[in-house]
Amino acid sequence: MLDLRLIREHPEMIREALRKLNAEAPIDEILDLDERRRTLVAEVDQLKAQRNAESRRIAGLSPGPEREAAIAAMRALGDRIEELDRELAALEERLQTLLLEVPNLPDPDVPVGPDESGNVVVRHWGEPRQFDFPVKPHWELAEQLGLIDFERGVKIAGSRFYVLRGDLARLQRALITWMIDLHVSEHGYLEVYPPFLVRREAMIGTGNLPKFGDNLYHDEETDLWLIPTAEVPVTNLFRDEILPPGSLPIYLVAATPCFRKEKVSAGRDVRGIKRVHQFEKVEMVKFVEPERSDEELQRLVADAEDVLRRLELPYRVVQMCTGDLSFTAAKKFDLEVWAPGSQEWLEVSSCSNFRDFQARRANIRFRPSEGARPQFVHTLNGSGLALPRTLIAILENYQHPDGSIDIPAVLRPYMGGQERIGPQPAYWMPAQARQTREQALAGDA
RNA sequence: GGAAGGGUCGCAUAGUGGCCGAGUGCGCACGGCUGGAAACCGUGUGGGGGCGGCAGCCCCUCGUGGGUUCGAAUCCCACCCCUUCCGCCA
Repeated sequence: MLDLRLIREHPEMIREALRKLNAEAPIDEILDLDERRRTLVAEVDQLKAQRNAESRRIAGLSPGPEREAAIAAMRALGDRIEELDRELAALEERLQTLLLEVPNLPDPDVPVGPDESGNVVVRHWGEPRQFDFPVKPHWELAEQLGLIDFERGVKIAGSRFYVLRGDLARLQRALITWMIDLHVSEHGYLEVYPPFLVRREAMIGTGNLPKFGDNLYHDEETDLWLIPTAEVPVTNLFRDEILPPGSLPIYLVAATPCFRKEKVSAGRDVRGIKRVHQFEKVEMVKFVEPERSDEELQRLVADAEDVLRRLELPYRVVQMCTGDLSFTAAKKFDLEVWAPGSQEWLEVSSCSNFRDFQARRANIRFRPSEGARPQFVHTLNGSGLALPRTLIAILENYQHPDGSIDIPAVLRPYMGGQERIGPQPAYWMPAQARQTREQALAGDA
């Protein structure tokens, strides 16, 4: 949410920003509502002051004609106040609705562009590996080794659902644990485990509602919403709070499943696990003082990059242009890892500075010093990283001609020392193998 | 799921229609006292909004939203949350 005062005082600046964003917002109606609201507030406040004074006087009057007359007069005044209060409430609700649909302003240094074609590659890291054999996409590798059961995923839950099997399921678990450990022990984050279902207000706080409800799963009965990212519950941790002096910056990291309907992308990326309805993601969230948020964004990007470097996966950092910025971000960098099998750059992380946009919506403030007025914090977040696409990158970058996969060195301690992923066992064994296995297990016991 | 109790100014509490537009204690801040400190005394103490050049004035806020009333922390309704007991459950 933008500061209403900013819109009131610099409407041209806002309109200019909206043009750059390729977005529209009802600035004229907002200005009109704001003007009418302030006039109305002044009027109704004055009437209330009058009522308060008169009621106090009535309290001191003894029963009689004067008292009756005063009460009658106040009854009329009360009716008038109620009428104006209703008008005011309707007006404020409308104003609030409109304000919630105005996007954040881009930072002045964000490159201007119409859409993703205007994004800027900021830097590359690592050399794409050269293969002397035909490279396979991850869905072929996964199918061949029995690492992903696509058919049964679809049977259980429909398209864009999948089942990870054996070493790949374990690799995902290892990655999550390793990533969180890295962010906690080397980058200074505190791990949290938040709810995966949240109230409507939480979704409004991060900007997912009211505009983007069609990408969210929702339970009507309880009015709870499945999170599309840990950003939602973690950012809302401090909703309606005033953080005490000295509490910033706060760095939090959480691994959660993410649920997205992906209706707008129907038909896109249907092969493999690039775009799915349910996936795991490690998310970093920061609450910082406004003056520091630029610097904190750079550190956040670096923290996410560190994950890819240690996995030795070649990637590039892309800055979103104005036309490709998300609704809530003032500035955003994506990390894209090279997937040689799919022959494309995969977005595995998105790091944004929201400035006070989410803080205003969620009413997250801090006290700069003892006795000072509360101020809105700046919030930032970045993936560190999203799991399915990281798995894709590992499968495709670390593949051998026979389809087997090397496990990145940093993950081996989290995989019981295992170095390579080969064909996975079937769900059930042939009868003879089962017998042998059962005998062996009985022997161990 | 059932039953009961409860949400008051940082904390603890008082408060069943107008001396509560919120008292007291603690905490905190400033001042006094003191060589210094404790104790003591005094003053102040949240959030949001409107008007105003400033000083300041006014409105809202006793979980949230409605209602009754000239007037609501107090009465009524709905919702949210917490506690206890019972049931169920990993």
